[in-house]
Amino acid sequence: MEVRTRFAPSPTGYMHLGNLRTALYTYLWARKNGGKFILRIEDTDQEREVAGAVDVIYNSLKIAGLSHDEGPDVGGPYGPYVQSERKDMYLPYAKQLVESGHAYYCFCTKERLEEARAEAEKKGETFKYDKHCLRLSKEEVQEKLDAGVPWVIRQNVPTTGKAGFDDVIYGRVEVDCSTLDDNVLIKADGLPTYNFANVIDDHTMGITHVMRGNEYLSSAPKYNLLYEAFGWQPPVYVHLTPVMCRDTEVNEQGETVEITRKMSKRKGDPSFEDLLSQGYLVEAVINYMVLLGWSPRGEEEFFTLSELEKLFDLEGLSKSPSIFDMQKMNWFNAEYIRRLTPQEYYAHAEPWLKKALPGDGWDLKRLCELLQLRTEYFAQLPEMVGFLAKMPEFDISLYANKKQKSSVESAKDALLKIRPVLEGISDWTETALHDTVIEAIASFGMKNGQLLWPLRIAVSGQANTPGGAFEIMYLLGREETLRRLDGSIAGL
RNA sequence: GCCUCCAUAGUCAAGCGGUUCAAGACGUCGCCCUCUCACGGCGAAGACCAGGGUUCGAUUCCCUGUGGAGGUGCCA
Repeated sequence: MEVRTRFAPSPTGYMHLGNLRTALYTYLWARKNGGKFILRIEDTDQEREVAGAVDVIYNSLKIAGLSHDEGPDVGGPYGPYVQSERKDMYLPYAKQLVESGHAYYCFCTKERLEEARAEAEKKGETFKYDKHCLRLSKEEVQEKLDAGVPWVIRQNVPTTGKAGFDDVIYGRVEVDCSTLDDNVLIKADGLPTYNFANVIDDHTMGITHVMRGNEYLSSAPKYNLLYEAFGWQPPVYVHLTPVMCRDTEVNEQGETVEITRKMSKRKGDPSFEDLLSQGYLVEAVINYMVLLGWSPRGEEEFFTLSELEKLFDLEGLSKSPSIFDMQKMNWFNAEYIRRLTPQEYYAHAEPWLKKALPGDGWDLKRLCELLQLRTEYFAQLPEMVGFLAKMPEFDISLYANKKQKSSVESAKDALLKIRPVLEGISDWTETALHDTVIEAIASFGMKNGQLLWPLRIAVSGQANTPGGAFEIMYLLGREETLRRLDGSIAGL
């Protein structure tokens, strides 16, 4: 049987990294099996609609390279692929369940339910709907329907026995039916709840493998009850762990405590789009995300999407939540940046550098060569090169460096000595600078570091720079180098 | 509170009863390279949540506790 998987996000306006990973795994499993990857938009919650949010989903998937075979934008034989456009499909199925006794109309007001919920909470109990409306006779139901009393349809969960399902990752999961609530299947607005829409959509779309977040693990037994009620074959379930992050929180005692929580855009955690706009490479993000919760069980950890399409399996999926580690993300990104060709690097870096370095007198190509090995993500470039545009204020204690045998005094001496040598260089190239200065250092009877360290400080104003004194002086140009040198000497 | 799930170093993780008193990667630390940083090279520290079982033998199986996550919505 052909494998059909689906990614079914709600349009929230951005792509959570956790969602991206779910999409990735879902996509990979379809590709691995030569099956179909379907995109379905779950927008049954009208109150949370976000304009343009669906486009964000299309766009993110496209950028990530996760092409879907069926979906709202590309069509397919099982459309429509947007739940709000399928809204008329659900009610007949719900009615079928009402007929067979697996569901029933409920006319209870929200007020009544809220009261009952509050009361249950007060007693420390889990709220369960009391099947109040199940007692209504067929005629009574019809009467209320005819009278236009607002209604919902609820699942009629057995009060005894067990419900369960099989999960690829977790194995058999079983619960007592007595702990299950009669969930709403069709809401008062006529739209299905997620619980119901999912079952109907997955079945009618021929989905064979349901891969989704762990948050559905405890409601999955109820979904299976629905499959049974319809006499349908349930899909293969694969519940994926959430992507977490570390944070601190102030507890009730007013203490700051470490916590782990789900990644959340609202709390400032980056979305896929955020990472991209900070200059993270798509391939690096994908590579890191795929390993966050899945192990290829080998030593290799660099994979392209097409390699993953062959390699991915369900056995390597982990059972416990994983914490998103920005440091490893950065490392992966830096690795991918290092593997870029100089041309590719330049293309990525140029906009950031242009922003930080006004004017066109800069040898950006050379600068890129210096920067490539030092870049973790492109957004950090402006700060790294800012000193080229404007000489920073600095404390003269920077000249002191024990290892380089440099002190404030020796620095002054060194700078005064090298000043005329530099001024005499007309061919302002790195090679000429290097050869002339190195020769001069030898003639002074100094150590390289003793002169080069203060020289670099004098023209850059900072302890760390991308490149050494020669590279910095070359980039600044003759005039600016001498100007900075004079300024720094004057400051001593 | 109740229900479900999970539990190997700071993090991601390998392991699937016995050449493992436990791989690899990130991070951390040290050394080398070196005019700084970065890259690169070499090396180090660092873990099987606890207590009971089962077994000749348990990180691996079972139970209990503890900790964590998720659910408990006319959200998904």
